[in-house]
Amino acid sequence: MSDENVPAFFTVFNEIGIIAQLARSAFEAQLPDGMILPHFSVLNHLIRVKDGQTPRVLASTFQVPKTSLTHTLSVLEERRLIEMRPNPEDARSKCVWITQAGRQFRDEAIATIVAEFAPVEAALSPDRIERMLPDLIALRKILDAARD
Amino acid sequence: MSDENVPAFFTVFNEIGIIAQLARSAFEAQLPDGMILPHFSVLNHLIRVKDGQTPRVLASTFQVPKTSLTHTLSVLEERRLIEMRPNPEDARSKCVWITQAGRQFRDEAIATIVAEFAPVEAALSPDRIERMLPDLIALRKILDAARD
DNA sequence: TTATATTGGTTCGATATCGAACTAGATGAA
DNA sequence: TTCATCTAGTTCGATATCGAACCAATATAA
Repeated sequence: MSDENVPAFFTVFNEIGIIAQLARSAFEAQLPDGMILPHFSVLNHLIRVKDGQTPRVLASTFQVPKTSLTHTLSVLEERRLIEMRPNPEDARSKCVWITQAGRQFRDEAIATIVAEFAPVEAALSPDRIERMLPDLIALRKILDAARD
Repeated sequence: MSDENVPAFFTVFNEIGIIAQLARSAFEAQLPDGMILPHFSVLNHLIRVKDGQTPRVLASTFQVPKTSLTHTLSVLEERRLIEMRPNPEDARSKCVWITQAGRQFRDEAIATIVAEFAPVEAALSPDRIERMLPDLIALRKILDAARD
C-alpha cells in the first residue's frame, strides 16, 4: 500500500500524537517524584469542575477504565491529596473530595509549569492559538461522538 | 490560583491530549490482540522512512527511552514482524529490518483503520484539516526545539 | 416479596513504561 | 599500546494500564 492511500487526516492525528507526547513529557518533568499527568488531571478536574463526584463519573469523564482510575485515586489518597468518603445516596459508591493539600499541590504545579512553559508560550503567536482552538474542539467532539 | 492565570495555550494542550487519547483508543481497537500503537508505529516508520536503522536511532526518533524500545522491538521480533541483525559497522549495535509479514501486517492494519475512521473522515471538512495541519506542525516544532 | 439482572468498585494477572545498573564494544588520550 | 571514558543495548525493579473475574448493593421483573 502506498502512502497516497492514507487519508490526509491521518497526518493530523500523527502530529497531534507527537505534540501530546512532547507536552506530557515536559509537563511531568516538572511534577514531584512519583506524580504523573493523570494524578494532576484528577486534582485539576476536582477543582475546575467540582469535587464530590464518584469514581464512576470521573472514569467516564477521563475516558479511562474504572480499574485505572481506582489505581490513580489510591495514589492520590495515599498522599492525602484527596479523600474518599461514602456516597450517602448509594452504599456501593464513594465520593472523591480534594483536600487542602490537594488544592495547594495543584496550584503549585500550575505555577511551576507555567514558568517552565514560558519559552514555548513566547514562541507561540496568540493568533495561532486562537485559530487552532475552535478546530481542535470541533475535532475532539467529532471523535467523541464517533465512540461506540 | 484562579483559572485566569492559566495561559490560554494550556487549553490547546488539553484538547490535543484528549484527541490523542480518543484517536489512540479507536486505533488500537482495530489492531489484533496484543498489538498496540507503538508496535504499529515502529512498523510504519520502518516502511515510510527506511528500515535497517539501529534501536538507538529509533528510540530518539520516537522520543522514548531505549529500554521502552527494547521491549517494543522484542514483541515485534517474537511475532516475526521484524528481524534484528548485527550492525556490520558496530559490534555493540543491531539493525532493525521489517519482514514481509511485517509489511503485510502494516498494510492490513491501515486498510482496516481507514475503513473504521470513515465516519470521522466524513464528519471532517477538508478545509479544517488543511487549516490545522500547518499550525500543528509549527507547534510540534516549537515544542521539539524547547526540549533540553 | 423474591429472584434475576445490573451497577460501583476492587482485586488479580498480564503487559507496558521507564530509570538505574550492568555488559560488551568503541573511542580517545597519555 | 593501554587505560579511562563513552556508547548501544539488555536486565531488573517499580509503577501504570487495563481486561476479566469478583463482591456488594441497587434496580427490575415475575
